[in-house]
Amino acid sequence: MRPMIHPAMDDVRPEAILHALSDPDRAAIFAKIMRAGCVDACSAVAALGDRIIPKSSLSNHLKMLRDAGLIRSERHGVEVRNHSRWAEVEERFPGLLPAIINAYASNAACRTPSID
Amino acid sequence: MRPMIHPAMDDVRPEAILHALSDPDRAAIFAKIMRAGCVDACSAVAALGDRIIPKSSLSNHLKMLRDAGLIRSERHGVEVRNHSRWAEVEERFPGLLPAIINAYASNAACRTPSID
DNA sequence: TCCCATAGTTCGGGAATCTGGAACTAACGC
DNA sequence: GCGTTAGTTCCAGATTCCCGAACTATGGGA
Repeated sequence: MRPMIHPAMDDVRPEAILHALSDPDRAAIFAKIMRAGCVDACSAVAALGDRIIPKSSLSNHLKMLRDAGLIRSERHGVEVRNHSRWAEVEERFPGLLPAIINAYASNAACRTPSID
Repeated sequence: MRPMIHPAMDDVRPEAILHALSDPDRAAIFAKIMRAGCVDACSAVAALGDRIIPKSSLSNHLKMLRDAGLIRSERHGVEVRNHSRWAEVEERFPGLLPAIINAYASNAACRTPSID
């Protein structure tokens, strides 16, 4: 198991963030991590409601969020805890994350909710 | 040549916008259209500096921006004019577009500029 | 210490998407 | 009609995504 890589904020690119959050599942997972402050992968999946998401897919989603600089993951015993890097990202790209989360939320408000 | 489809703003989804703008080329093209107010495809390509972008790719990029609800395209004689739907998108997802354009701009400020 | 359960990662291959050259089409001017 | 300009569509190769199966790491027990 390779060690997890977290990019320095200076290396974080807007296209990576947009791409990571352009998938509603990933956006929902990120929103959950963000709101909860810290979350392990198992409970992250709960963000998707009753849909079953394969754990390999979940692992990939979290890796994409990590590579995009959106979350920081560290192993604690048998589980991995995921923290959002909200403050750092917010400092580098002010307003970006709130606008995206907001857009999803306001979209969900008039449809089947994907971010609760 | 099929008629061009423009989604109603109510059907515009945040994931489509994020995906469309998660490509730096497309983001640069959109930024150019946005700033210029109205632009034909040929001059849109100028947004990418001296890089040569195949016209089939450019056509695809514009189609993705169109399908995402970001631009409106209409044929005027032999050329197609592209207008940004900024105001409509801004009303539906306040702050989203400015934050994204800003993120690219501030990223370009400390690297090779992709959006001038 | 060995075995098991838990929590996750990596591998691999089929599906879906992206890219760009070549061919095509629509509009205009002559 | 013919040529030119501006752009679209087609399609095949490259790339990326998805997810089941196999694997790895850690923490308990017995």
